[in-house]
Amino acid sequence: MDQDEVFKALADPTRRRLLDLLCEENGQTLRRLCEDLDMTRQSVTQHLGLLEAANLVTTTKRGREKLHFINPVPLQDVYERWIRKFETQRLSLLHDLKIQLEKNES
Amino acid sequence: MDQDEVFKALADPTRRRLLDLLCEENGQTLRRLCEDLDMTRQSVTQHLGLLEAANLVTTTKRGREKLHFINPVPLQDVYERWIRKFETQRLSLLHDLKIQLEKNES
DNA sequence: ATATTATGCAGGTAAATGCCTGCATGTCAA
DNA sequence: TTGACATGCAGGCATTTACCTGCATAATAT
Repeated sequence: MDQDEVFKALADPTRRRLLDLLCEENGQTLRRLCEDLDMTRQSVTQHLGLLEAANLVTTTKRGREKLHFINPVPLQDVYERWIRKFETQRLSLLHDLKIQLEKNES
Repeated sequence: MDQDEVFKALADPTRRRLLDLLCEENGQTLRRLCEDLDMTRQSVTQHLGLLEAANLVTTTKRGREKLHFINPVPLQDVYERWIRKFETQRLSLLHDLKIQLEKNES
């Protein structure tokens, strides 16, 4: 599980949009997802490819269609590694900031 | 508060490293941060600039030095908007996935 | 069988990114 | 005051990125 790929995948607004769309309705086809995104199908394919590489999306084929499903696990991992870490220190970090800003005013 | 800038800022490993360094010791100078990063001071400045633009880092000048402080608030916002959303649906999303994978095996 | 539909794959391009070098400015200390 | 130190600013360059067009392949429907 490569955190870097997850962050890279989340860095693009189109890809975050795709995750949102899949969250509204999981298991959509490529064509279906394209309808909500103002760009060519090929571009959407590339974005979905990155999401899949980051393991944020899993796919299955149903006949000639490709279904896309969200995998929420990597997001959870990001939370554990990144958000929680700063969350637990949130108050002390904000305290450092406050002290410094007060020094500046004086 | 622009979520896009926050995600873009987090997308680079060097910038995540900088946040980690500041988490270990808040309020470090530019020169100090450079010692732990194998690149020129100017490059580090650029990275810190993006972190500052995303409001993840706040700076103050102390004489000729520039001090850097983490601001944990944007990370919290990202959590609220992105992680929690998928977390609450985590089980049902994984359920969708499981069902689909089972269909494929048969 | 053939037309239609859904997707895959291979370049091509303009802009963004991440790194660098070189020089300028401002602050401290001897 | 002058040399050393900390940072700022401008520009250049190679790579990556996010789009696109054009064509190929595979599955369904008539």
